[in-house]
Amino acid sequence: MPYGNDSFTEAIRASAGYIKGDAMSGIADVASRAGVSKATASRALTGHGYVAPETRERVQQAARDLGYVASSSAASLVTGRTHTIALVVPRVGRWYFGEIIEGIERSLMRLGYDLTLYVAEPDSRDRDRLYRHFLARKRFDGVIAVALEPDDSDLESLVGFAKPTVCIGNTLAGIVTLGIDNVAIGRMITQHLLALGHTRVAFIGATPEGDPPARDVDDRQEGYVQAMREAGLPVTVHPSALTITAGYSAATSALADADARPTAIVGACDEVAIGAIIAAQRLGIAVPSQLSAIGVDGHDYAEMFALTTVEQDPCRQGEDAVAMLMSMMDGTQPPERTTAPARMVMRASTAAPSST
Amino acid sequence: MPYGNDSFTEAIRASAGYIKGDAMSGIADVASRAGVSKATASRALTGHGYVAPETRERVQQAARDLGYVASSSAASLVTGRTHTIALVVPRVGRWYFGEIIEGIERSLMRLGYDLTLYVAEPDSRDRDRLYRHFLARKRFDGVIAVALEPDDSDLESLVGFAKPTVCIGNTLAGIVTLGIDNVAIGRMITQHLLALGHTRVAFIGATPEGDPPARDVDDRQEGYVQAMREAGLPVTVHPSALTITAGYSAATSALADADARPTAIVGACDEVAIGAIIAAQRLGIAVPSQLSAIGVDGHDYAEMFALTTVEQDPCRQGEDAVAMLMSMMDGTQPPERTTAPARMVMRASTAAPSST
DNA sequence: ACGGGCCTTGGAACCGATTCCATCACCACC
DNA sequence: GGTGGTGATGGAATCGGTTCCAAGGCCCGT
Repeated sequence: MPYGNDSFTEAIRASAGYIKGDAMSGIADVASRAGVSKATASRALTGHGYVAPETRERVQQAARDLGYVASSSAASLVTGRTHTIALVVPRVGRWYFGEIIEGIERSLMRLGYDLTLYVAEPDSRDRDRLYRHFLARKRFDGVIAVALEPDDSDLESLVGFAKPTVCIGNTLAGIVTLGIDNVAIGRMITQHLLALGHTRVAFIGATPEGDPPARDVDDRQEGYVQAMREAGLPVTVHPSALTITAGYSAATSALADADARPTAIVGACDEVAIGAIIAAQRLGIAVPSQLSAIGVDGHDYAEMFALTTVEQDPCRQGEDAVAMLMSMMDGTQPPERTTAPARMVMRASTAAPSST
Repeated sequence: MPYGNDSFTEAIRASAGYIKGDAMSGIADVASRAGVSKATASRALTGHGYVAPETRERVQQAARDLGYVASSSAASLVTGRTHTIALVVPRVGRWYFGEIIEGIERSLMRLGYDLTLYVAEPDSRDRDRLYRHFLARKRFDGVIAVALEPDDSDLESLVGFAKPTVCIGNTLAGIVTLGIDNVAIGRMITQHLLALGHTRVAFIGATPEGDPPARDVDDRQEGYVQAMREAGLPVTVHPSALTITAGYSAATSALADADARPTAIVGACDEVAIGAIIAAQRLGIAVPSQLSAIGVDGHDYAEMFALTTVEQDPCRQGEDAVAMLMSMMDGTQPPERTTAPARMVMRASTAAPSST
């Protein structure tokens, strides 16, 4: 007696305080409304297995009528798929991370996937909780990690999850990785300055003592060092966090000694380079005639400060990472290392040094 | 014969490619290892119901030995709780949103909750998908929405989800809201400039034609307008997006006309005010002697630009929103409207107008 | 000594989907 | 006409927990 049963259920729900009974209907309700079994209703709605076109339409209509929304807990329980991607970032504030997040989110939304966000500084005490508790729950079908610096045990658990994993921004052995070639870019921008005739070129943005390591900027620094060594020039690096403010402070002190002042500055990223430009302005040092500055990233603000830089597209990288993840879930293994495109954009912050 | 059964399962798993059988153990495995029933194991692990202390310890040890991690799909299916909070933001790039996200994330991580992030511009075509598809799945126990501008049908579905909801940044009838008093702040900063003797005060950062509305800055503008009207002074508003770059452009044109140039500028937010300061510098207009600028937010960069502003703490607001959500889930209804603290910070970007 | 309340535990139902398997109809091909 | 393959469907098992309920043991008050 399906009808009797229905109205009984309805009554219970009404007494439980539900305004619209249909707000809570399950697949059984859809099935009975469409006059089919749960099995057929499921097939009709998920698209798996055989269903007569006419039946499928009837089921879908019933689902629409009832405002049916499948319980994803129930579905996940049996399929093992959560339609969720976990994203691990060290911070959200920096432009680079923000762009990546937006790119990933946009792609996932298009695919019907949810994004769970985990923010964890590489060395924070939250990191342990992240690996042992949050990620261990495996409430995701895949992981995207940005600028990840896991220790050995973290890496072990990451691999142990046995879920598709893509890392953006730095290379990790055994994990699919996507990012620009930071060493090469560090060399390129340094060589650009050297080609202009600079000999006193300082690098600003080395990871400060005690800060968590950041492979991407460390690699850029490495490229800078390589280029300077090859040219037989002295290396000067100044530590700085990766913000305009920090870059400003670091540059202010780097430029303080008027005698040994560098004629060009390599910023670990655009924020730092912009901070340096502002510092120079305040010190009355003209850019680029007295000081050249170059950055890396293609930050939104670079154009406004006429900053010569190497542009990358982190938003696009996020989208690509999602695409790679999806292909991995389909069983296609992408290459372990993909180099994202980057191109140098010349602006007015770099020029030949003035003949002092 | 539990043992025979176990080894059989183990064999299947091994053949299926699992390296460690314990990586996949369920509560039944834990129970049998501890020599108790599933029911007792569940009670011991969740902490609900009576369990002898000694038994609890034994079960927990067994769980540890096996590396047991409960399936949250299974748990959600029966309890209806997902231990997930949904966060809806219009963007992640802006400082304000980034801070909120970090505050929320930090709180949730402490509570063992996951955060699913949805990025949706108020007017984007993704918005419909967001409400009808993503939020409708209700894979969350509560929602935090930042600067939400829902239309009527959106609002209806939001309420229809019948989940605790907290909105940060703007007031929505019938929804618990947390945020600074933007109208009052708009008035306050304008009156600060007026008290200094300014009479030509322009507002920069009105929502550009065709852009999605942003209640928070609109309210600040309203406060500005009120203050100016009350003082009998003419109102001048310039549209601008809420970035340094956009503020720079808007200010550059606002300051172009040397004759009717404002002596003070109210920025809709700090980014805009900073853009205006940079524009003034480039135009050779001294700050604050020839132009005062004031902002709202307490942006990381404000101090560096010596910007007088009204500081708020969005990170803290995120944490508070989480706390409110938790109390709502416990059945305690917080006040519908909570005003977050904000305080004016005097710096060197504001001064009395020069006697021209 | 007995009834009642509090711990403690196990068995079984249940949450709401998906999917395996069996069944049946139908068409085609030899 | 028999056989085999394909399409369509329903019944029942299953995923992995949580929770209801019944039952037993124990202590206490009377």
